[in-house]
Amino acid sequence: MLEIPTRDRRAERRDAVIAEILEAAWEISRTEGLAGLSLRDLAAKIGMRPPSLYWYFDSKRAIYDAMFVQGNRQLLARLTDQQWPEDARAGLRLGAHLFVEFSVEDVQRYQLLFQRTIPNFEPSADAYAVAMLVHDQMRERFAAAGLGGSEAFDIWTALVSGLSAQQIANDPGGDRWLRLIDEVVDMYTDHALSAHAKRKDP
Amino acid sequence: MLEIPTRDRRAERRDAVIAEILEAAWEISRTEGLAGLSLRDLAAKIGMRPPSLYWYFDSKRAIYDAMFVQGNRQLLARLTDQQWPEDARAGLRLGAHLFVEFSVEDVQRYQLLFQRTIPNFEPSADAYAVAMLVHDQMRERFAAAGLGGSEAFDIWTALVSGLSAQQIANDPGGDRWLRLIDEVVDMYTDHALSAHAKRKDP
DNA sequence: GTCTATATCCAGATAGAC
DNA sequence: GTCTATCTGGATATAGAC
Repeated sequence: MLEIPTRDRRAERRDAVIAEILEAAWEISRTEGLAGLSLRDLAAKIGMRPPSLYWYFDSKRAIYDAMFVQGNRQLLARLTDQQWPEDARAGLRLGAHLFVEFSVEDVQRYQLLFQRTIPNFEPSADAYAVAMLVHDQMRERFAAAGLGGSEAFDIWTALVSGLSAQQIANDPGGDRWLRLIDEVVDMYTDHALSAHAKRKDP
Repeated sequence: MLEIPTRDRRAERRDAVIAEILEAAWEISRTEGLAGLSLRDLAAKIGMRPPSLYWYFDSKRAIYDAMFVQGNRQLLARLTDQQWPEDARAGLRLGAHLFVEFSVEDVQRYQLLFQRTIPNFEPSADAYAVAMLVHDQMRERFAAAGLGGSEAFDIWTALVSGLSAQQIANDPGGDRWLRLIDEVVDMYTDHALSAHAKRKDP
C-alpha cells in the first residue's frame, strides 16, 4: 500500500521559496526603489536565473501583487494583535502611532500600499480584498472609540496619512512629525467629542 | 554699421521650443504617468526626433528638473497673486484651499513636487531653491495669521498634505476630502488659538 | 525545478552628416 | 538646429533541453 503523507513536503518547499523571493524583492526595493525592482537583480539575489522566477510567479506584476498582500497582512496583524484600551482618547492615540510608525518604518511598503506610484500596477481583486480587511479593521477600531460618522473617519484618515506623508517626505529617519502625533490626536479628539456632544445636546 | 538688436529673436525662439517641450512632457505624464514619460513619445508629440531634444536639454533628468521648477513656480504664483484676508481663520482657510486644490488638480505634478517617486531623480540645487521659495511663502502666510511656532507650522503642513493625499488616493475626481477642508482648518484654528492663549495667560 | 538561449522590445544617449 | 544611424544596455518573457 502507498502511504498518503499528511504533509505535502513539496508544497512546503515551494512556499518557502516564494517567501524567499518576496523577502529579496523587499530588500531590493528598499535600496533601488519600488519601481527599480528588476527580475534580473531579484533572481541574482537568491542565486537563480531570471526565467526560474516564472515557475513561482506568472509575471512581475504578480510579484508586486504578492508584496501588496504581504504588506497589508503585516498591518492587519499589528491591528489585531493589539490590546486596545477602553478610553477613546488612548485608543485613538494608539491607533495613530501604529499607523504612522508602520508607514515610516518602510517607505517602499508605504508607497506600494498607499500611493499609486508604479506604472501599470493595480492590485488584483484578491489583493484588494486584503486591503479592505485592513480598512474595515481600522474603521472598527475607530468606531469603538465612540466616534461614529463616516466624515469623522475621513478626517481621521487624513490626519494620520498627513503625519505619515510629511514625516517620510521631509524628515526621513527623524521624528519631527512623529513627535506631533499625540498633539494632533488630542486636537482631533477634543473636536470630535465636542461636535458629538453638540449633536446630542443642542 | 551693424545694428545691435535689442531683442534676441534666437533666444526667444529657443525659449518657445523649450516651453513647448515641457508642455508636451506634462501632457504625456498625465496619461502615462510621470515615470512613464519617454523621450521617444515626447519627441513624437512635438514632431521631432528624440536626439533633437538634446539640443534643449542635457538629459531626461534635466527635463524632470525643469518640470519641477515650473510646477513650483505655478504654486508660488498662486500664493503671491492672492489677496489675503486680515482674519486669521479666513487666511488659513484660503491657504488650505489653495494648496489642496492645487495638489488635486494635477496628480502627476503633485507626485513630482511632493513625493519622491521617480527613481534617480532629485531636484538640482537651483530647482530646490525654487521649492524653498514656495516653502518660505507658505511659512510667511502662516505667520501672518498670527500663529508662530515651527511645530504649529508642521502640524499645519501635515493637515493640508493629509487632505490632499487622501483626496488623490481614495477619491480622485471627487470631493470627499475637499469638503472637509474648512472643518479641519477650523478645528486647527481653535486648537492653535487656545494653545496660544494658554501660553500667554497660564 | 532550473537551466541556456533567445525573442522582442524599449530605453537614454552620442556621432556626425546636412 | 535637426536629422539618420547607431551604440549600449536594460527590461520582461518564452521555448525547450536537462
